[in-house]
Amino acid sequence: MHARHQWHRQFRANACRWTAPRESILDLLGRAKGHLSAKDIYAALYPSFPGLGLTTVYRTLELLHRLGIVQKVTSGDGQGRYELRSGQAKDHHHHLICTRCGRIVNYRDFVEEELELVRKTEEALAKKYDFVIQDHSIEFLGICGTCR
Amino acid sequence: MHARHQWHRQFRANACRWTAPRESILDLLGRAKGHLSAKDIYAALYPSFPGLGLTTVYRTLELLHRLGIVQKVTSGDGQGRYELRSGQAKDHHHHLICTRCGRIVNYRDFVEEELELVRKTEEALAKKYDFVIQDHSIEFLGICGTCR
DNA sequence: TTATAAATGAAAATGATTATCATTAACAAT
DNA sequence: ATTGTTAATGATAATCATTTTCATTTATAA
Repeated sequence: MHARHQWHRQFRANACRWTAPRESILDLLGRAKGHLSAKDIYAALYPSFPGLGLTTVYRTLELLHRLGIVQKVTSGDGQGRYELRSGQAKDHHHHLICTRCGRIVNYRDFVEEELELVRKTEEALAKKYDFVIQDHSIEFLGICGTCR
Repeated sequence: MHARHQWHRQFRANACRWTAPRESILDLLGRAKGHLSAKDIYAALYPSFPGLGLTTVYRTLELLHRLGIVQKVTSGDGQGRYELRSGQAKDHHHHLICTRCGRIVNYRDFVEEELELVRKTEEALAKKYDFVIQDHSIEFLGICGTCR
């Protein structure tokens, strides 16, 4: 599936240009199964795109995050990880994170049930604490089998 | 209320010593209303404890976290923040975080309702993904009134 | 009181991320 | 197709939180 046109359009609407680094980063995120860090992306793209700079990876990820195309996860070890956000409700999930190696597992168990609760909590909080709420995250932290 | 004896005992049980830096950091966390970063703590303690090193603050926080005395929150701006965990069920709460300034608000709305859901999710995940789950976090991310 | 291992603090090191700036390239208007 | 404007890039240096190192101090068990 190629959301490329969608992105291209969204970029134009925000006066952002469609460039080779951006395309290949989006392409990689689309192909990737899990969550990728900036360095993961840099390393994965290097063979086919040796000119790419790590700075550009960071900048692109920040742009994609700002445009809501990508979701950022920060718990775990000290580095941010990113995944494409599908927009499909069926793909809504939360995270199970290994605090030792940083591995992130997407889970979809009970998310249906969470939804209603999240919705009303979000509404109550926004009003009560004068926040514009942009996102929520539900995470379980622990140690994965490999790290034990 | 002085949980000092509790902590002292817990330290001894783990072959950790009861020292001046540790006592004053715990004391500060006990008095503090919100979440404190390592630098917050360092700065707050400096006047009465000029000898204290930032390194020790980090080390102490890590120890307290390892002993389960303190909870660590990492989203928001790039720095970790810590709060004493009370152990009282009534104090169970989640976080509303301003992604611009890092401010953390504790909320207790609907936590009761979350509890059951969290419990069964945790159990299912632990089994399904072979994780030893140590903690969970539910966060809402947004921009607070002051930052807008 | 003493021996020993843990804890400390100063300084340097690390690792992720961000700022700077000269150069390059996208693309709207011609 | 050409060009001018401006965003994007990449190399380098800077920043900022956190860790490591190591020589010195100190808590505490014996």
